[in-house]
Amino acid sequence: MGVTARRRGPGRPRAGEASVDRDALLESAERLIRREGPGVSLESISAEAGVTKPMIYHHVGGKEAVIEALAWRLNDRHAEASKQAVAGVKDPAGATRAFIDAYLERLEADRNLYLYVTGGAVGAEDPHGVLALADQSAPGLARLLGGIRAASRGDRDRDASLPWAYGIIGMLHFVALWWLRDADRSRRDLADQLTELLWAGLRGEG
Amino acid sequence: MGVTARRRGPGRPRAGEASVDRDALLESAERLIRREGPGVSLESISAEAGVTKPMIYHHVGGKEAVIEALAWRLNDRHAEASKQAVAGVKDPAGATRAFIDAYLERLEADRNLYLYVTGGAVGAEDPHGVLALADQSAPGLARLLGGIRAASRGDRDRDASLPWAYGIIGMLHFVALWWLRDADRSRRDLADQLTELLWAGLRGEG
DNA sequence: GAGAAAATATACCGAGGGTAAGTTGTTCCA
DNA sequence: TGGAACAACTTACCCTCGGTATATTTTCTC
Repeated sequence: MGVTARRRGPGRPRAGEASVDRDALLESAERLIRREGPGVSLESISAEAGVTKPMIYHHVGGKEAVIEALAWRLNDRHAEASKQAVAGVKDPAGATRAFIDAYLERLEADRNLYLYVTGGAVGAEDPHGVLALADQSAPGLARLLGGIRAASRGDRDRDASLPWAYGIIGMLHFVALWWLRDADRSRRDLADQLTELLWAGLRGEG
Repeated sequence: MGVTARRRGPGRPRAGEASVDRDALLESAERLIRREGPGVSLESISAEAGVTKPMIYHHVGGKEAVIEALAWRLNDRHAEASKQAVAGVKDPAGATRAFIDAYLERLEADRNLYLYVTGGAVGAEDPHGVLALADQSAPGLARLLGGIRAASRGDRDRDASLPWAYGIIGMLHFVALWWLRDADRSRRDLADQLTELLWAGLRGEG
């Protein structure tokens, strides 16, 4: 430091070298949220980046925009982790298990960030916050489910895959929140139990 | 009116006849939320009851307490509706379908209240708001699931029923939020699709 | 150089949750 | 019967936070 982070204060920068940009702000946001928890304010986020609040509005947008942007980043990593976890697992039941376990694992690692993204911006007419992450990961998951369904059911009523995707995400989300709070069992056990429900359904191993 | 709601302003009431009590406040809260949406403030809630904000703190507690209290009321009605819907349905698959459909039906009826209860009080360290309803309905659902599991699996690893309960609630919750927002299919269809997922699981009709 | 443009800071607003202190009428006890 | 204690309620306030209008400083362009 001292080399990269010079130039504080106003003034037009020299040919395309601003002191902060969108990415730097999001990076700071993420760092601060990880460190301080999901309750951080926009003001503190901007301070973490060494600038003031209006910069967030300038470079990113309102709080909702921050949440959405962080959700994208989180979702990217999350999707990548899922892909790697599932890759190489041949049987679909095992893949389901791997997918769930990867979800829980990422969740532990990204706890605060996850809570920030899924918790923020509510109370308003539409619950944008809670669905921010879901909206981003649901289409991909739905495509995956479409494949499974097509394989096992011969391609009929494919339009169930979107509600299924939201349902699965919601299921994982709630269980995860509950687990993070009460934490009364190992991740292994929880993943096993969820796999059982999700793979075999309430009917059981029939 | 004019008979019941007299006595505005300070002054000790005559032998146990306060102008508002906890129930009256919660009733007002519910009425206002239904009418105005989930974005109402505590101040407006107290105004709806004809008193001022500190009364809410006196009789109920903070915002979280209001949410929790409303969640209880909502959950009671919800549980009752579920019970009636499932009663008389013999086959467990049909019961699952009836349960899901009842959930969606109540949700449409209690839309604003539901959003208030599940949306409020976030950002804090622990996501109390989102889980308020879930925490109340999960134990009951878990007991029910314990029965199903015991029947179909011979009573082993019963402690999966609690995560299953949270999972199912989360699944219904997310699908419901998505459905309320995008509403692109009938409740019938959605209930069918969710039943398929929940009853048969990803494995399918095997 | 003069003026436009870009990046930033200062200072403010309004809403909302939460609380401290004061006011008004009732009850209870000497 | 005259307080003191008390209960219900209001007024007035604080703090935080998201959001924005305006001023300021520097560089770029002509």
